[in-house]
Amino acid sequence: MTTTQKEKTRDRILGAAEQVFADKGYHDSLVDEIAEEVSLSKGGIYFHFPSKEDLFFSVMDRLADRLVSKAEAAAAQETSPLAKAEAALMEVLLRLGKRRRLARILMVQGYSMGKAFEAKRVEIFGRFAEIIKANLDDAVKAGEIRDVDTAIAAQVWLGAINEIVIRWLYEGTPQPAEAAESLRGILIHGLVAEESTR
Amino acid sequence: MTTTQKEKTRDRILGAAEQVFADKGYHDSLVDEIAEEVSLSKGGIYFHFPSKEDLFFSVMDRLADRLVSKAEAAAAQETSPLAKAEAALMEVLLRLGKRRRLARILMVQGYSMGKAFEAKRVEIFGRFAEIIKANLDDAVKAGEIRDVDTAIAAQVWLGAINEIVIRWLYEGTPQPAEAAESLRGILIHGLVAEESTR
DNA sequence: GATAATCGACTGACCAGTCAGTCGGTTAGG
DNA sequence: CCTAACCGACTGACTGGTCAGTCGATTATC
Repeated sequence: MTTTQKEKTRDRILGAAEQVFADKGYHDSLVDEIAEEVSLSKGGIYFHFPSKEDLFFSVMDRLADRLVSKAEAAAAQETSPLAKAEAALMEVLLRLGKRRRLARILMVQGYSMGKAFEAKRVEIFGRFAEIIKANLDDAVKAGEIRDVDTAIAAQVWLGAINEIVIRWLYEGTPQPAEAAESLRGILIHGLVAEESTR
Repeated sequence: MTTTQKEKTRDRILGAAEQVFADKGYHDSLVDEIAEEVSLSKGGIYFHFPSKEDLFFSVMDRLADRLVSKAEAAAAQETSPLAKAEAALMEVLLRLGKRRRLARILMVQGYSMGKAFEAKRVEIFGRFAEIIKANLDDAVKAGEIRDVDTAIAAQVWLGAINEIVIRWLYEGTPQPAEAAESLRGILIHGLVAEESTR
């Protein structure tokens, strides 16, 4: 309804760009290829986006937004703070594991594009970390988990997800959903044997 | 002694390349810049290395080798398997935290160079993961830690280190050495409150 | 004097971004 | 209604700059 033709085209471009960037990475993707994919000319792309870099960032934003809302939806199903955090963790692993493109763009591609990308990476991962931290803080308040440095714990979670997804992308195994159970156990319960002190 | 002049030059090139790559990333580093840094011409570089890509990989290999031997040395100081693993973890965090260049090249730069880099990334991180896993396996055998999936646990460790180092590189905080204590606690003991069951 | 190492001008491919021009609509004036 | 003026989306040929890699000439080294 309120989606004008222009917005539709913009969206089609974003979709095509997502596909091409996921396939070949930022540097190896040509604006001409993306144009071909949408059946537009290069000029047409530049009518909608000021630069290739801007287009790439728009793709990232779009993916991050979607992932966050899915995770939030999963968390909303639970009541206890720790259960919310766990649900979101599992949801993210599941979705990243299902959608290679999403995973490639968000976790891998675009690195080393220089300062501009670094800022974007920090922004998006920072946003994820914030969300995790907020949930862990709740769990601490509720006494469900120890009073650890939740900022670092959030980074551990993020880093673990990132690593498992990247390994899966490159080697094809283990599938994130399969690793999820072990991952949860390790993150929540740690490694020490039960009877261990200290 | 057995180091010929040729090997010395090769090494100087690697050192200069390390610096330039760490500074600007793969794509933004020019072979001419590296040449300037070593006071050689571009042709001189190409006498020692077949391509820019090969040069970059050689830099990565060199850094990874050094990091591994430092970690092994730290582990050798300890006797119990878990203590060895912990010592290596701390050593790696410490060294990465001290040497930005090392951290930038090993953890960040070079991404999105396409398939060739991806293979290298897998190779190097896989090598790290193997080492961690072997130590955790020992710790399991010794009964020091639970019988978890050590391959995934190794990835969690790696991912956590990676994330903390990247964040530090981009935001300057927290310094890895400062985060190390919290990180160790979270990885070893998990998050659940002590009295929690299962 | 032969071989190894190094120089540096040059080439050729590459590609992001530009812009004058096209064309199918849409509005305005008569 | 009709048509002239305008608009905004899109085209595609073109440019300007960039750089990895080459190669014949030149200078150590043995």
